[in-house]
Amino acid sequence: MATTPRARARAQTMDEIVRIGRRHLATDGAAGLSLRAIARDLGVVSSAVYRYVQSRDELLTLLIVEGYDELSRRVEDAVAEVPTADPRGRLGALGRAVRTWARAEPATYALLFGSPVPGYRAPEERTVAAGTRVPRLLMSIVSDAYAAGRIDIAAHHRATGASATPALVSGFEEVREAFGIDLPDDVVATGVLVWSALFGCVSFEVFGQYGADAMGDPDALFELQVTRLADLLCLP
Amino acid sequence: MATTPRARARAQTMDEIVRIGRRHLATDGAAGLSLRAIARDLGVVSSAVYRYVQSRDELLTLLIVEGYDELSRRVEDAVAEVPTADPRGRLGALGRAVRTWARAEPATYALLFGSPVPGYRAPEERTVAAGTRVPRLLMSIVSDAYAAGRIDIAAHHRATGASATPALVSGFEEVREAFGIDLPDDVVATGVLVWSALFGCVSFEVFGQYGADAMGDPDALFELQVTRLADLLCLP
DNA sequence: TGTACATCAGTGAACGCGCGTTCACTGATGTAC
DNA sequence: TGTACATCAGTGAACGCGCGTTCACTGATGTAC
Repeated sequence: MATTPRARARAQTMDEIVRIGRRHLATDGAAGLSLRAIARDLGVVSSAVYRYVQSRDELLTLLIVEGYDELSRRVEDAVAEVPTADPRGRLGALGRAVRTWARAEPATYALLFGSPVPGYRAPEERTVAAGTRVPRLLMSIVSDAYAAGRIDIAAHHRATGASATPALVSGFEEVREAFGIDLPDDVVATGVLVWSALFGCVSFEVFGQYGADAMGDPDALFELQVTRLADLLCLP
Repeated sequence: MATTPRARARAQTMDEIVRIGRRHLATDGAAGLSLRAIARDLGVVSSAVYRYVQSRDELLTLLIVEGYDELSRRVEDAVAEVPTADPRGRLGALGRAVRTWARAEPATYALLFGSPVPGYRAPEERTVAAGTRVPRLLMSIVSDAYAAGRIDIAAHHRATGASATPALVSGFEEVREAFGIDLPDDVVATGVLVWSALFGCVSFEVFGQYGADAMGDPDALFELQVTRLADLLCLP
């Protein structure tokens, strides 16, 4: 860490820009994110921000990557506290961590999982790695359970009505390869569904679709939902 | 319909404002919706729009209500084509109609189910009726199946681990009353989950979370997901 | 250790653009007698 | 059927505000000799 004072100051300012950006996200949304406003809060003339950030879009990318990383860290930490032998507990920990973070950071959550920002396209090479940590972890929970022979494959097959097309099967294969997991197609499919469903529940709550009081007891509702999703995966 | 020419012209202009508004939604998003831009497209001076719409926020409300109504109509029509005796088929029709509309109108879908618009609060008295038609229909599909004695309640109970709190139970009671349905708590809970999960799947696809190619075959993936969700509800 | 030069953070002015909303107004359309 | 008045759509100017981005610049911090 033999960084020069200048480099340290730079890193600090950079951090502050991102921090202020996140605050603005909360009040004005992604579309309202403004370098001029950030400069104002930073106590600096508007053009100065361009020393740190190439453009408004780059700041958005920074915020997205930061957001994914923060969420992923929380989720990974939460899951790590539950033994591998308890996949249902691990899925619950994952779900709860996602929800807790989403409620604490609704604006960043909305940036990651809400409406796309018009006119902005995330550069995949900077975004994908951060964005796949949570689904990868989810899949690995299931995969670990499967490897331990603890998933009732018969029940999975019984449930499946529609059959996967060749294109979809090769899509599942890509998932297996990308995540380094070994799961039958049926289970991959259910894993993907549980992933989508989990974020669907969190989005509905955070975005206010459940109405003002979220069915009277949002915590309990969520617990029920996670339980059902674990059932769907036949997790022990 | 003995409307005066003036009234007819007014209605027509009103329609066109909403139509143009929706087009702008697609290119600029809700946050970028601008009365001035609409006036420009309408071929009229900016202040003229205020003869038709009180403010930018009111236009947003109009677009939201229109959006919910359009989606609901499509969904209701699709479900009506499947006999009541086929709840699984009806749920599938509902899901497919939601997805089809969402893909055709991603911007309006994002307005309804994506990130909240910063600084805007939908007036509930104008929005709730339109917004509950789809969940009401979903619940009534399940309720009809239950009334016909075709839902395996034992399976539902077996699955349920977490138990509902009193607050949540009374939340479920409110749902029953609001929707005029008769379903045990467990089934209401699963119904709510299926509702959230369905929109979670659609949002992930429309908002691009599945990545560029959506697992290789988005249609097939969705069919699988709907099947699993019907399983979750133990629909015959 | 001391000097000369290069690097870099931040300034301030400018470009050209957009927005929501109000207000006094003109002229056409509708209505009551 | 004809006239007088009220209603309403649309105009144009204005208020006060915001934005992203570029550019030539000053002065402090770092580096090589």
